[in-house]
Amino acid sequence: MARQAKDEYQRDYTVTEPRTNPKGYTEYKVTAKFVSKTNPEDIKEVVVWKRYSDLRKLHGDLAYTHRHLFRRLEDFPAFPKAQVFGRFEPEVIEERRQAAETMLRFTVPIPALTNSPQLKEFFRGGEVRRPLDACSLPSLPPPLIPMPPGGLDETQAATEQLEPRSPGAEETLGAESYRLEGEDTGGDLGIREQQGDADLDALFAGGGLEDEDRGSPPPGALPPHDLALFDPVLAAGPPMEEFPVGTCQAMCPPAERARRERQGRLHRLEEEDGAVKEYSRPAAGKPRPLPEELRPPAVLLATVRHLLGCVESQAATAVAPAEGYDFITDRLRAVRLDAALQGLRGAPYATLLERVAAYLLHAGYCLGAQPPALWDPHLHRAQLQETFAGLRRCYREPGPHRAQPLFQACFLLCNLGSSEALRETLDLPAPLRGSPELRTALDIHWAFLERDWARFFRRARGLSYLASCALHPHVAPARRQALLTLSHGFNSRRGHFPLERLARLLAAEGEGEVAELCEAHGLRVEGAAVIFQKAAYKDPGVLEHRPSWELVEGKRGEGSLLELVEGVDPELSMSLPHLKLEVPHTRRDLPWPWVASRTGEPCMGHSLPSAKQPRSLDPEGPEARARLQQELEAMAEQVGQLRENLAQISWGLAWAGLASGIPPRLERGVPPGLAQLLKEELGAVVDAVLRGVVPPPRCRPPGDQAEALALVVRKPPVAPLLPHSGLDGPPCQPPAQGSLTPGHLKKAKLMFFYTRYPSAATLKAYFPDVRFSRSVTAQLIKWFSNFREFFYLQAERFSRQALSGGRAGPQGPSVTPACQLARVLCQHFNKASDYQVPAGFLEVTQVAVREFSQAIAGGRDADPAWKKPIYRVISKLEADIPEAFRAPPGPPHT
DNA sequence: AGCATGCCTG
DNA sequence: CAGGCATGCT
Repeated sequence: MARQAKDEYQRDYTVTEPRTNPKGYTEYKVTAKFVSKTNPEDIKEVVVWKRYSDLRKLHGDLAYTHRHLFRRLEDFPAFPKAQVFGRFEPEVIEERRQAAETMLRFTVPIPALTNSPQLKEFFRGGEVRRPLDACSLPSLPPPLIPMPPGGLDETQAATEQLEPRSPGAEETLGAESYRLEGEDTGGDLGIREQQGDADLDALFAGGGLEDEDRGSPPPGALPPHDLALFDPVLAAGPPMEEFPVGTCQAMCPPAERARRERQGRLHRLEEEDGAVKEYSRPAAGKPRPLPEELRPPAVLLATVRHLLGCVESQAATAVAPAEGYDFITDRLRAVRLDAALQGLRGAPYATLLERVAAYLLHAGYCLGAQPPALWDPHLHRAQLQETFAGLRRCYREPGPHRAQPLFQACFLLCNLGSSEALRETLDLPAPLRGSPELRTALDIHWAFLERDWARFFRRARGLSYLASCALHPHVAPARRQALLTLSHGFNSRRGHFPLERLARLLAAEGEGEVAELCEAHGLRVEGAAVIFQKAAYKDPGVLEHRPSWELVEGKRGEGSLLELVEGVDPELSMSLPHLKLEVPHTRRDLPWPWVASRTGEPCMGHSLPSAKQPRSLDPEGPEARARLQQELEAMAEQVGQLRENLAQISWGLAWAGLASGIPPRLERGVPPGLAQLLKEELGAVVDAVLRGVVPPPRCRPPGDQAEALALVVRKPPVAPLLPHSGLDGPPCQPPAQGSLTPGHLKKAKLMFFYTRYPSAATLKAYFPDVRFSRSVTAQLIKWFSNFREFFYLQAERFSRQALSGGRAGPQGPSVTPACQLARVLCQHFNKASDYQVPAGFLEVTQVAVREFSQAIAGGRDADPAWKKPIYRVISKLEADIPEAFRAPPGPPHT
C-alpha cells in the first residue's frame, strides 16, 4: 500500500493564547501543524488546550527519553519550576508559554521524541483542522477542552500538588483580577463550557469522520487516523495495513527450507529436529517479506522454545558449544526480526524476548571461557543489551509480566555499577521494585558500588540461576577487589586468614581455588591460611573467566534450560503449543565447557557443602573440655582485641578514602553526587566488610566460637590485655616501674568520657601509680590526642552520613545511647562494656555532631582549618573526673 | 630550644 | 596506638 513516510510532513508547534479557565487555572493553546512537503497546501493542525501541569508532565517525559537517548550530549531545554506564588503574573505565564513552545520545537528534528507515545498522547483528543479551509470560516471561539472523565479534582490533585489551591487571597484575587488582553473571559465562560460539552457530545456521537473530502471538515477530536500523524511510521492508508501478518506455520518457511536443503546448507542441529528460519539482514533494496515468510507470534514462540531445546540436543549431537551458540543466536535473531516486522509488542513479545534473554544469559556463562576466536563477548553483550532494551519496552505496556522482576533484576545485574541501569530500575513502580528479585539485585548493586564484598557475595549466593549468570561477569573483578581490600585491612597485622573462611567469604569453590587466587595476586599462602599484605598484593592483569558451582551452576537444578525459563511462568508454558521434542538430559551429561578446560583440582567444590560442615569439637573428656573452654574464652578476648585493631584500620581506610579519593574505577559511570556520597560512605563500608569478616565476640553459639578460633588460631600469642598489672607472670616483663601498662590505657580511655583535653597536671593527679617523666606524659597526652582524633572522626562521619541520608535535623542527627555513633565510641573507649558511660559524654558527643553538621551543611568544611572552631567548642566541655579514678589500681567499677 | 598540636602513616 | 614531621607558641 502507499505508505507515506512521516517525514513528508514538516511539523511545527506553537503555544499561544493563554487564558483563564473558569476552574481558575491558566491554560494554553497548543497547536501542532503538519505541512506536507510535497503539497504545501496540505496542512493539518491539531489543537489542544493544556494547563501548566500537563506541559510540565510532557516535559518530564520527553526530557527523560532524551536524556537516555543522548546521554546528555545535548541538553534538553529547561522548564520553569512550579511555584505557588505569582503564577498568575503575566511574566510567569509568558515564561511558561515560551518554555513549552521551545520544548516542543526542540523535539522536531529528533525522531525518537517526535514519534514518542507521550507526545502522541499529549495531543490525543485534540481538535483537527485544516486552517486553509478554516480561515475562510468565521473563527470559532476556541472550545474548552473538557476535563478527562476522571474528573477535574483528581487530576488537579495528582498533577498539581505543588500548587495547593488554598483559600488564600492571592489565589482568588489573582484569578479574578488578571485578564489576558483581548480575551474576554467574562460572563460567557459558563456558556462556552456548555457549548464545549455539547460540541464534544456531538463529536463523539458522530465519530469516525473521514477527512478525505476537503470540503468542510468539521473540527473534531483527533480520529485514530490523524493520531497516526504522531506515529513512527505514518500510514496514509488505513492503519490495518501498517504491519503485515505472518502466515507461515512452520519454524522455517517451506521455500527457504527447500532452498537450503538443495544447497546443502542445513545446519547440523537442523538435520534432525527441523530447519529454522535463518536471519537475513533487512537490506534497503530487499523486498518486504511476504506474509508466508513471516511466522505469526505463536509459531515464533514455538520456534524459540525449540531453539532453547537445542541447547540440550546440541550436547547430544556433540556440537561444539560455540557452534551451537552461533546457530541458536542467529535463529533467535531471525525470530526477533519477524516479530519486529509484524509489529509484535507488549506481553506477547515479552514472553518471546524473555526466552531469548534467558538463553543469552545462560550461554554467556557457559561460553565465557571459550577463546575469543570462537566467541566474541562484545557481540554477545550487545545482543543481550538489545534484548533487554526490547524487553523493557514491552514491560512498559500493560499486561501481566510475571517474569518482569527476574529480568529487570538480570538487567541490573548485567549492568552492575551503571547509573543508567540503576536509574531505570529505581524508576520502576514500587511494587515491582519491592519484589524479592529486584530487592536483592539492588542490594547487590549497592554492595558492588560500596565495595562491600562480604555483602556482595552473601547476596550473590541467594540469586537464582539466570540472575547468577547475569552477575557472573562481575564475580571475578569483585573477588579481586575483595582481596585488595583485605590486603590493606590486614596489612602488618600478621594477618593469617584461614583459606576456608576466605573461600566462604568469596563464595569460591574451596580452599584450593582461593589459594590459587591469592597466589595469583602475590599473596603468600602458608598452610591453610593466606597472609594478607598490602605490599605483597599485585594485580595480575588478566581476569580469567572462572566457572562457579557455588554461585551459578549449583542453582541450575536438573531441568532443561527451557523448563528453567518457563518455570518462571508456569501458567504460560502450559498453554503453549508444544512443538518441540523432549531431550531429557541431566546436568552431568552436558558438556559444560569448563569441565574440560579446568586444570588441576578435580572439581572439589562440588563436595564442599557436605564434606566439611560439622567440624566437631569432639569433647573427649571433661578435662579436655574444660581446657577447650578456657582456650575459647582466651580466644574470644583476643578476637575482641583483633576486632578493635580492625576497627582502627577501618578508620584509617576511611581517611584514605576521604583524603585521596576512591580509586578511579569507581568513578566511571557514577554521577558526581553519588561518588561524593560513596566517599562519605566508605568508612561505614569498610566496617561492614570487616563485620562480615570478624564475628563479634559476644556470646554466640559454640559453632561460631569455632569460627572465632579459626580466625585467630595462627595468630602468635598475644599478651592478655585486660587484666591490669595483676598476674603478669614470666612471659611478660614485669612492667618497668612507672611505665604505662595496658591497664593504664584502659583507664585513660574511660577518663576520656570526662575529659578530652586533660592537662599534664590532671594526668599526674589521676595516675598516681605512674612515675611521670617527659616521655611518659608525652605518651599519655599522645593517647588523648589519638582518642580525640578518633572521636572527631566518628562524629564527622556520623554527621555526614546523616546529612547525605537526609535524616538530619537542623541540629544534626540526635545522639542516642543506641545510635551508631554511640555504639562505635563505646566500643572504642569501653570495650569491655563494664563501665557505665556517663550521660555527659553523650551530651558532648551531641554537641560535636551538631557542630559538625552545621559546619558541613554551611559548606564551612571547604576551609582547611574548619575543624578548629569545633575543637575549641569541645575543649570547653570538660567534666569533673570521678574521684574513684584517683585510686592507684585499675579503673573503678560502677 | 622545648613542648604541645595536628595531620598522616604504618 | 605509635612514629614522623610540620607548625606554633613560649
